[in-house]
Amino acid sequence: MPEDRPHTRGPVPHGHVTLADVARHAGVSAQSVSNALNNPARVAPQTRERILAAVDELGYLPNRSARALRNQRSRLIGVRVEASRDDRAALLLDQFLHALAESASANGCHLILCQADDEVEEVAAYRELLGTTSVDAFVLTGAHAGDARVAALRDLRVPFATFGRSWDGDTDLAWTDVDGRHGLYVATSHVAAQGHRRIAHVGWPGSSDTGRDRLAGWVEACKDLSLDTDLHAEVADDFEEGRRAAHQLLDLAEPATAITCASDTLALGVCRALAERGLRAGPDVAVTGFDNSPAAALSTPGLTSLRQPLEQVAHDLVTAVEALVNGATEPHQSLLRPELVVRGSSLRGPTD
Amino acid sequence: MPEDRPHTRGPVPHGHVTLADVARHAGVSAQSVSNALNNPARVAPQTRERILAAVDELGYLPNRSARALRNQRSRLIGVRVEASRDDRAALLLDQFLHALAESASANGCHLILCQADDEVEEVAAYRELLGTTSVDAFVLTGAHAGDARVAALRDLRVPFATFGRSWDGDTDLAWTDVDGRHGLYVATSHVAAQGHRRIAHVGWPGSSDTGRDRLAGWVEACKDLSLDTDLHAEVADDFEEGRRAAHQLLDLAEPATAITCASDTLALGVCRALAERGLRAGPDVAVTGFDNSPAAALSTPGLTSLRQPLEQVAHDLVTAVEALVNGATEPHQSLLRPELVVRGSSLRGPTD
DNA sequence: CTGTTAGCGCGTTCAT
DNA sequence: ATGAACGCGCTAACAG
Repeated sequence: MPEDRPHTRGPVPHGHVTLADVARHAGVSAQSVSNALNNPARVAPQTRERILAAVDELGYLPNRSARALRNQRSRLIGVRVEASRDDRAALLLDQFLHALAESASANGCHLILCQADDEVEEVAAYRELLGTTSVDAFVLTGAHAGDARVAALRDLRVPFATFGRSWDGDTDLAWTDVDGRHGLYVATSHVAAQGHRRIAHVGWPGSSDTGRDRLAGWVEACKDLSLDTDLHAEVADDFEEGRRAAHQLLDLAEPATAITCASDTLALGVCRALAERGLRAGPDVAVTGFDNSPAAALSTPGLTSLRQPLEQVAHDLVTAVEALVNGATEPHQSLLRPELVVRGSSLRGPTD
Repeated sequence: MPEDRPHTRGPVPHGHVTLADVARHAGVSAQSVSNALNNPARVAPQTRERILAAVDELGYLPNRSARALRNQRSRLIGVRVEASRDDRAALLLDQFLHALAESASANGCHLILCQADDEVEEVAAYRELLGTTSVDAFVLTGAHAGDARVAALRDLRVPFATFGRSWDGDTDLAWTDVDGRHGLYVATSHVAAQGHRRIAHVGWPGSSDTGRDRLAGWVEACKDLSLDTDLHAEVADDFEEGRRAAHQLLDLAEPATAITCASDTLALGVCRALAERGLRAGPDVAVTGFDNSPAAALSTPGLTSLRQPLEQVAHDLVTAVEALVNGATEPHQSLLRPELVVRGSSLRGPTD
């Protein structure tokens, strides 16, 4: 019960339980309460007991702002949310954010969002968040070669980790990524096991490292299977582009009978093209995507795709930034394997 | 350039520009700088000029923690992210969060995330965020009748607004919702305009207010068109349930030739059922969904659906909580109309 | 109109 | 082992 001293200067009281309230309740000084919580070794076991009991009884929760002000650490991790596009499958941002929030929470952290429509705005948003000291670290998504955001954050000397490699051979970067090469190797092998020999790949332009990586998995599998590696298209990650590319691959003298794609968006565009030609995805032409987006499970037939282990990605990223915040010098890096989710679009038999 | 006074007590300096730095630079007191920024009327125009110049020159950004500590306001809005389910279309959470972050940003606020897997956990998360005074207000999604979260937040006396009505006739609640009734009226009218007379509705159980609302729109349209209103199913929001319901509606003596659904998830399940019977969505049976999720645009044929105006929803919600934070007593409420996005699944002619 | 004082809640330093 | 002082950066209240 707060005392009834008259309030003169400073903000109006808000009625929350403070360290001082706990101290009064336990009959000790505020510092001892602080120690009992943050530095248990410095306080006698019995005193500690009593203090913790008081903490519990009063339902004390430390004030985040006061702590941040004092410690120069907010325990907040900044993340950007970008606009999703209608012509692309979900960014999986909701799944990723959920996983990230969960991992952060397990580390006593929270996520603070910033919004930006391009990478220049994004850096500005980071700068603002950092300048107001409301953030300890950042998690970036979609890192790429020559990423200006990486350079900017380095410049600002703030800890961060990226979902996606920088592909610079940058050993100083903390990152987690999904092994697209392995994923496409698995997907290609899978459709080959269904008896396909004319297996195509619809991927992203060579300027995309991730695209090149996924392409490499397809090439590797084709070579291991003694298949041609000429059947591939490089297009933007766009439904229409996927559709168009499929039509071309099916117009060939020896048309593709299976098409592996770098994304669900492209794969669903391919499925559209098949339908337009009266072909069935699965029995006639096998199709695989990447991401296992909600659309993959809900389309007809179901789209075979590669599930990204987002929970693990999130865990690794949070671990990585926490380590950096705590002064680690060796950055965490991890490459995780996606998991093939087989649905009707790649099966000869009756669709699921 | 900070002076080289020896540092004794307190945390180590972090090198950020503070109010005091600006004051020194401009040759005024810290208070005047604060006033120049927050209370311009209280400072002489010329002084203000000089101060703002110094702010600009030094790149001063106010420290969020210090401000929050002093003002008892963090300018942070709490939002829960929940796990998405594989058997449902995207929650649109990414689009919603982006829009919300943008609106918040326009109000000088940021979003802080908390994660919870059910509504009990959710309340606990809110309580924690509030107890650590790291939040000014909350935005809830999916409010429903007898919502325990609403009761809990009221109890905590924290401002909040909900996406979704409480359906209690609660005039004290700040909410924004999308008019599902209107949406289904429009969708039903649309398929009727395509010549359909046996129009069904696959919706949620009567226990769902939102489900009842959408159903009512279908009923209303049917009555206005003198159509039967017996063709409807009440099922959980699940792909398989939609599929099953469609089979039943198509097994009738006078089968449905059009099926309007309460969600894209259900509609895509319906499309699956059609494919299983060798029927084409569009030319044979018209199908409409709700949400305009990414899967709707990317499936084949494209799924006609109702787009929720999420940017406006986000704007209204932020406006509503800001008003409450600033002491408004009259809660903002707004009901927005969804927009029909027509694609191949509801058209007789060639699919788009 | 401007400067001084004081304190928001916490944790490190120092003294006991 | 515990307590007192001090300051993180900011702003309301007051005095000049």
